Amino acid sequence: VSDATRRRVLDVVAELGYEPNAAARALSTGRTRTIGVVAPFFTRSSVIERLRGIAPRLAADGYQMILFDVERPEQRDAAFRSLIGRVDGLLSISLAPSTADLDRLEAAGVSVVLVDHDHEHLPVVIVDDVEGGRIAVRHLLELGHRRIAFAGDTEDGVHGFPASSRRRVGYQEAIATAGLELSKDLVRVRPHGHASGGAIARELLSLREPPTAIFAASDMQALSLIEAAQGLGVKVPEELSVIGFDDIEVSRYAGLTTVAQPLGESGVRGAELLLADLAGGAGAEGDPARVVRLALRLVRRDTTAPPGQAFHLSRAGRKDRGRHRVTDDMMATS
Amino acid sequence: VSDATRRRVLDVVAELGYEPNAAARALSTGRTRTIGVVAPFFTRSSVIERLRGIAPRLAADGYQMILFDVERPEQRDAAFRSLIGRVDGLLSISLAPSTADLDRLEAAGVSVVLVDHDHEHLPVVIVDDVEGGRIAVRHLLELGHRRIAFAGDTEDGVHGFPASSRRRVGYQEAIATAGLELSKDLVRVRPHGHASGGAIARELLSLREPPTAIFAASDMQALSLIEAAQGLGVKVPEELSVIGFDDIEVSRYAGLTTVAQPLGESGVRGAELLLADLAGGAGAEGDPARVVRLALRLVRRDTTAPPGQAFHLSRAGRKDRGRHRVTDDMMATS
DNA sequence: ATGAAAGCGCTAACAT
DNA sequence: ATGTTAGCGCTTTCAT
Repeated sequence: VSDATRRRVLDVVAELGYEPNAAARALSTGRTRTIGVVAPFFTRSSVIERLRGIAPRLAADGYQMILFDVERPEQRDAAFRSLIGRVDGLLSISLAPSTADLDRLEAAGVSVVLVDHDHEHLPVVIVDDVEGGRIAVRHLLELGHRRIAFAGDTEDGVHGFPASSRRRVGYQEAIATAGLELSKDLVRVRPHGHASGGAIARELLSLREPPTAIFAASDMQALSLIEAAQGLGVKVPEELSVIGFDDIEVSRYAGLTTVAQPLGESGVRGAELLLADLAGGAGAEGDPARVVRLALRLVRRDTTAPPGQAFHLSRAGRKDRGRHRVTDDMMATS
Repeated sequence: VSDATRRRVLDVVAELGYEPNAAARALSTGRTRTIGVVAPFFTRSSVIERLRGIAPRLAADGYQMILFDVERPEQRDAAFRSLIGRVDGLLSISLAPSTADLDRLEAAGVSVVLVDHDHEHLPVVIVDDVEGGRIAVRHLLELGHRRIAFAGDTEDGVHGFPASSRRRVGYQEAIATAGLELSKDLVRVRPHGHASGGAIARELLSLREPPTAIFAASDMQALSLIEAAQGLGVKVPEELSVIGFDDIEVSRYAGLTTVAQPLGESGVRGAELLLADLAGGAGAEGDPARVVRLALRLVRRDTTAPPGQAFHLSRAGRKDRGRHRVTDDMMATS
């Protein structure tokens, strides 16, 4: 066709706002220009911060993002299944598909990259959680603590996160290396959820010999631990030190000492691994360039300090003395 | 087929993990069991909290969620266009499609519900932002403030949010009602972004007659305002009161006084409006049952107080005296 | 009750 | 260079 006609046609197309039907195009080409992201509890801050890295990176290459929230085990499988025909690639956060699911995905030509989960055959973005656990405990040891507790998630595949267990291993190693006793009493795990921090705080603080410091496997857990401790009248960090893991955004406001991992960067790198794979020229399976290991670092803030005097929960007048007190004086609007 | 055979077939299907191709099914049936959610800067806390309401509600009815992040104007249009053939319904947050896009969506049979945006013909979930602005200012007036500033977003359709402007209107109304002068100097708007709070704080605090209180159109802006003010050595709330809007999660930790809106609920209600529409029996256009108006309430915390003595930026020794100080003592891990 | 075939809207490989 | 057609994998309608 002539150039003028072409222009006119294109103009009309633009004017009418014609857009090819995505389903038909997907069926015909086998490509969707869409990436699936599956994550357990994707509205957790740590996941959101990874997403902040993923979304713009994907958008930059013209990919849409479809989110699969996994809150129960059956959703996990449903997510991995329903992906086929909907996405070109999968970014799985803190979760790995089963080998059966992986076979199916591979057969369907869906590239898979894992973030926050190691794997023998897949490209991954990880941190050394065990080392992270050691870093946290070493910090507490250096401050002079000797009774150090661990608070984490149970592992049931979805509600528990394997990262929590790895961090516990680091905790145990550091405690053992320091020549301290590994007390069962001081290791507490609970299913993921908002109330878990409070329950663990109450348990630990009512021990005959309560800990002087707690390493929580996540910042959210650390924060709820602190809130509960202060509700019980235990001052942080004067009477109890708490260190978290992740360095999510609120931790800055809360002044939480923590082991920081680069969440946003994990998302960017994960997205890039996937895009490279999609572009074709990706490295072979097991290519060392396809395992990205990100660095951890200690961020000292205001919730850890040298151990002070022992406290007793029974002592009187212990209400609301912490600096993290939350005043929710609410007033209804008329 | 016999019952036994049927069972055997179903077993094999389950074993092989066969799952119909989503694209083919979508093309054939015209339904995708997927809802599109478009939001500007979806990793903002306020959006995330809405998503926390949306995702589980959608999942409960077996719908997947596909997220379209809009950070630039052209992404906005691309999002509304690329939806067709990918989703059965659209939940648009803080953003409304143009009438042209709406026509196209309607022609394609895509139901649309707006959250945080009013509309003449569509089901919407909204709050009364103007009243919210009045609530904030009345609180400051009751504390005794007379020089009250407003800090908000500029409106450019994407980087500015219309909600900010509506809150400004409430601010102006309340100021006028109180018989106070509406000073241009005290109204500051900036494009959405992390640095905006700091810039506005510097501007306002360097005025010959600085405000004794600031109403920020969002909590994020309020928090960055506070951080900047304290960086300048101005104590909050002793020398400067700050009130925000939204009541996002960090606000609790930061002790921020704010006008709270039920973000999670807005998501749930939006999802329900959409599901009802999809289920067919939805009310007619303009049905009052399809505009959900959620209540606002004042949450008093620790960033507002009666006006204290005036401050001067030039005074000496003003560094780091606020309680919101952030200590980012970082130490690299070896 | 079972099987065959048309068609969803597009793309890509054809033949003209 | 242009036009025609087969086929993507499923659902649904229509014969058998």
